[in-house]
Amino acid sequence: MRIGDVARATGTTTRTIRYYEEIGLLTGSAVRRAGEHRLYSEVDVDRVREIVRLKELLGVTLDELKQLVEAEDARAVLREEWERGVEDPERRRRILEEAAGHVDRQLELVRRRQAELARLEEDLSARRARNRRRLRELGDE
Amino acid sequence: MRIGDVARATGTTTRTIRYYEEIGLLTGSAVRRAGEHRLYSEVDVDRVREIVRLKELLGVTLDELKQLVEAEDARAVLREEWERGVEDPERRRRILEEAAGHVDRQLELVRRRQAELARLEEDLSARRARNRRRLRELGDE
DNA sequence: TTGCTCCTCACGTCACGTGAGGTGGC
DNA sequence: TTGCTCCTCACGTCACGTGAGGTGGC
Repeated sequence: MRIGDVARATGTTTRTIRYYEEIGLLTGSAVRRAGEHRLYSEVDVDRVREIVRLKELLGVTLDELKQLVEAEDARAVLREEWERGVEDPERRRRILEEAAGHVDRQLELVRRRQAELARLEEDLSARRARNRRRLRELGDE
Repeated sequence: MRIGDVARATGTTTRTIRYYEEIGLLTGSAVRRAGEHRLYSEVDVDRVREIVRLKELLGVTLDELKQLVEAEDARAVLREEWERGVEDPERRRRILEEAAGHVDRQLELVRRRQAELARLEEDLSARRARNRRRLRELGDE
């Protein structure tokens, strides 16, 4: 896939994807010489989707996302090691626990946002009801 | 209240409040000569809270918020007119309907965000469950 | 008088948007 | 060959952050 395909698939722009590469959030699978076209896989598409999602919905900065993505990459490397059967179970456990911590923190943020959105929804619904009532009153006169 | 009090009450910074004034989102109740301190009321605090809330939770730009706030201000003026009893009911109805439209659009955005957050929560919960299972498997060996 | 908070520039930053001018693949 | 998409600068923009230097109220 080329950069435009990824942009379309993720709902962003080519500029955004290039910027993510610029700050080290994305690598673009292959080695590439200056001027050559960037090439991407489905894995990259998923990664961009995940970045955009966490950024938009949870409001985390790209700097924070970089930390997180790097931690997940480390985890992926470990998992490969493990699948090849060369893994110390203690090290493996520590990685899994760390990953669990990441997920828990993200879930925390999700729930906080959900609570805030629920409150906003209530307030808006109340205003909506007031408006409807006033419109009915006008109609009855 | 002074600008620092408003910042503390709304969880933002004085710079943010000055910026909102700069782009015309906030007026700061009184007339003020250059160099004089800005003064605010509870109404201003509510306004800042509302702006921050819609910006953060719904991701609307300050430009869009300006349109919205201006529309609400127009509505407030109309309401005052109405309370003094000098109002054409047709004009009044149109204003109420417009306001209803605003609220409905905001509720739309709230619900879309809620749906996206629910999906994110599901995905994260699934990952959490997978992690726990793997940790248990490690413990059983 | 001493702190503290306020004021106005004004430059810096983050996360991109938007051309300008040029090259590469179907 | 003609479009289309890609490339690399590089400046612009939005929403503020962050001092610099100075003034105002308890």
